[in-house]
Amino acid sequence: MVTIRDVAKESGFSSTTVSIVLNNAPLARYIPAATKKKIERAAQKLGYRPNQFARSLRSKRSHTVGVMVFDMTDPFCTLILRGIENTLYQASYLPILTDVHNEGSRFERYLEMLLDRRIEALIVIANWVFLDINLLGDLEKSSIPTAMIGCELKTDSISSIIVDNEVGGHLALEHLHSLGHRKIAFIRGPKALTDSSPRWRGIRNCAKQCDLELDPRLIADMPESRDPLASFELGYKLTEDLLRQKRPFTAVLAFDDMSAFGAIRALNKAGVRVPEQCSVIGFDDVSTSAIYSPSLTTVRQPMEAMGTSAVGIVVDGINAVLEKREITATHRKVAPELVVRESTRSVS
Amino acid sequence: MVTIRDVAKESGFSSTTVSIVLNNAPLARYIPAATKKKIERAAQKLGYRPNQFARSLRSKRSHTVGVMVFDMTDPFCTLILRGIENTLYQASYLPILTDVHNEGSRFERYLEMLLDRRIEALIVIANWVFLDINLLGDLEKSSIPTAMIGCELKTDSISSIIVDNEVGGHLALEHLHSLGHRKIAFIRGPKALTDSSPRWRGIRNCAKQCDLELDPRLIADMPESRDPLASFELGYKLTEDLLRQKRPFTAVLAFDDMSAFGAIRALNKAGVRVPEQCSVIGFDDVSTSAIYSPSLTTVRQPMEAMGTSAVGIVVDGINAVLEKREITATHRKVAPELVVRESTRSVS
DNA sequence: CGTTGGACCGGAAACGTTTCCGAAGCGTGG
DNA sequence: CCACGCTTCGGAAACGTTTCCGGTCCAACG
Repeated sequence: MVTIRDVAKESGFSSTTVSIVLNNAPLARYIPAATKKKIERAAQKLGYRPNQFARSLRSKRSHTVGVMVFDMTDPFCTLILRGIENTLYQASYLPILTDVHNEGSRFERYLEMLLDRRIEALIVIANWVFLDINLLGDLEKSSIPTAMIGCELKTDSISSIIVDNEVGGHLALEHLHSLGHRKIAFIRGPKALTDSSPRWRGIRNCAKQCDLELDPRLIADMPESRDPLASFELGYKLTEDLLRQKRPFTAVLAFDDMSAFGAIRALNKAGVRVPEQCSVIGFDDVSTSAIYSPSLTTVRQPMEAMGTSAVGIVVDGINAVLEKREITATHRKVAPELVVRESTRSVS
Repeated sequence: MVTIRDVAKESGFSSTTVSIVLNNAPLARYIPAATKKKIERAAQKLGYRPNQFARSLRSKRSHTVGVMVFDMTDPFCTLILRGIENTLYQASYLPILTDVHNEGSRFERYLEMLLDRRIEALIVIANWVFLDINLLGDLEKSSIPTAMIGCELKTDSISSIIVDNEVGGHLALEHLHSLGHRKIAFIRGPKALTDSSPRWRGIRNCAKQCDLELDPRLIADMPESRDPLASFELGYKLTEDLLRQKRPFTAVLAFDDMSAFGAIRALNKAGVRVPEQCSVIGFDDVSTSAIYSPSLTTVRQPMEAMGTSAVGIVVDGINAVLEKREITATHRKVAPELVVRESTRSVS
């Protein structure tokens, strides 16, 4: 292993100077170009690679950020992860990925491990999580820049990035209404999910605006459930229930894409063709939506952008603590976007 | 920040003893229980957490393994990642996740970054990659335990885990044949993919065994393409082409699930009902397959197990280098499994 | 000509561990 | 009673950086 002292010896300068030159430290202003050249050549020749352990020990920096996911298998995650990874790459940070599997104990253990590694920031993808109050406490006292994606937060110590669920709900219903649908069935999200209520509020707003009456018998509620696959099952089951009622409807507005897929499956099974006889709209725009048969009309969450945004926030945070400025949480609410595909059609 | 010396002072022993006790080093045999108790209590009281930087610098260990993915958005990845993460967690390693985006330059840069971090092992998920020969060279000279998932390898410096594509292909055709299908269309994978040819070999073997003649006019070839979404598009397009030929077929055996979805979409669009009029079988069993409409019959790759297996191999490798034993690559070929769902049906 | 300040560089401390080496104490067998 | 081996512990040297603090030159300025 070749150390900085080897480079010093080879180049004829001290390790101090070598360090300054190779890191382009402020003092490098005073180093003449000739010296720099020599040192760089020596480093090059010996194939010198600084030891990150020593560097970190001395500088107290890890150039690493923790990424904590509540459930990797949720398709909601992957695009966010891509956004995070890509932006971190540009900023020369490396992500440590941890999957909490929706277990509190695992959360605690991972959080400790990450803090022990002196991660410089933390990004939490809190999709589909029924967050526990004391977990948040653990997070708050960690005192490193933290951003949470997909979960509304009131704290001013943790930043958050969420989609604007209210306008999303509005968008979805508005689309169905504009296609002429009046008898619409709804699959509402679980109460415990922070997304559910604003999304529903948007729907109600839009209904009022359109003078549309919502039939309470056509509103189904998803019970709490732990994983995204369950969401599919629930969409299926609830749609079956709705069909059994024999109350006619020409469209289903599902809580998310997964439940929308479940709904489509149930409709197909019952001999109802989508979209010819019944339209279906989802929420999220997970990657499956584009390739489904029929492809799914949905309200897209700009997931990659949300990941990028989260990294932006925490990197700012890192710089803030480096410059000893006060770090202040920011709460961003990004705009959703209607993506019209095959699963919705104007009512015949 | 509380250091080991603080604990030493508090407990009344030297930092040497504290270190030995807290790490349960071999020498801890000689430390009486009373001493241990005192030290542990002191550490507890002060809330001592060892500085990983210093620890790593001294012990030359990072307890970190690099995970390199060629394309995160490929649904093939997520379950593998889950398996990797979970097994690493149990072994108390933390993964650094990098996504190469199928770019050579990114591969090189990330590899350097990972090696600089002194990762103790590397796992590469090489789905859908057209591997470059010189990239492999870089990997080989890295001299840390390395496992590659999803890409057959001959080297004996890099381990590999792949599914047995040949028996997989066999399984798929056998299933269709047993359902009575005789006129079968095939979508073959791109030549450059290492999976393609063994999978096809399995199909041919099965055909011979069943005395089934393969109609060359019903065999479509996927051109090279870079991303998994393209696979869907190609499945769609090639199936359209097949249909245009007006040569009747009652089943499609697709290269993978993505192209199978494309095929289903094309069939639906052409008014052909799946599975009533035409069966479709895929390969992989990505998470979408179970929720598709109709749900997809496919040949499953045990992805989570493959991730687990990869971790097992490299962790053994790590232990081997720790004990200065020779590390020797192992090449594992895991058995695929036929998953029968709705998209295939016996020919009427 | 003395002083000042900027350019250029090096010595050595510090970061917090782990571990090598050796010392002291004590029982025990010869 | 001596030597030896086991238990129990501490001093101090690493590990490889970064950076504080200072030194030496030399030009310029009053």
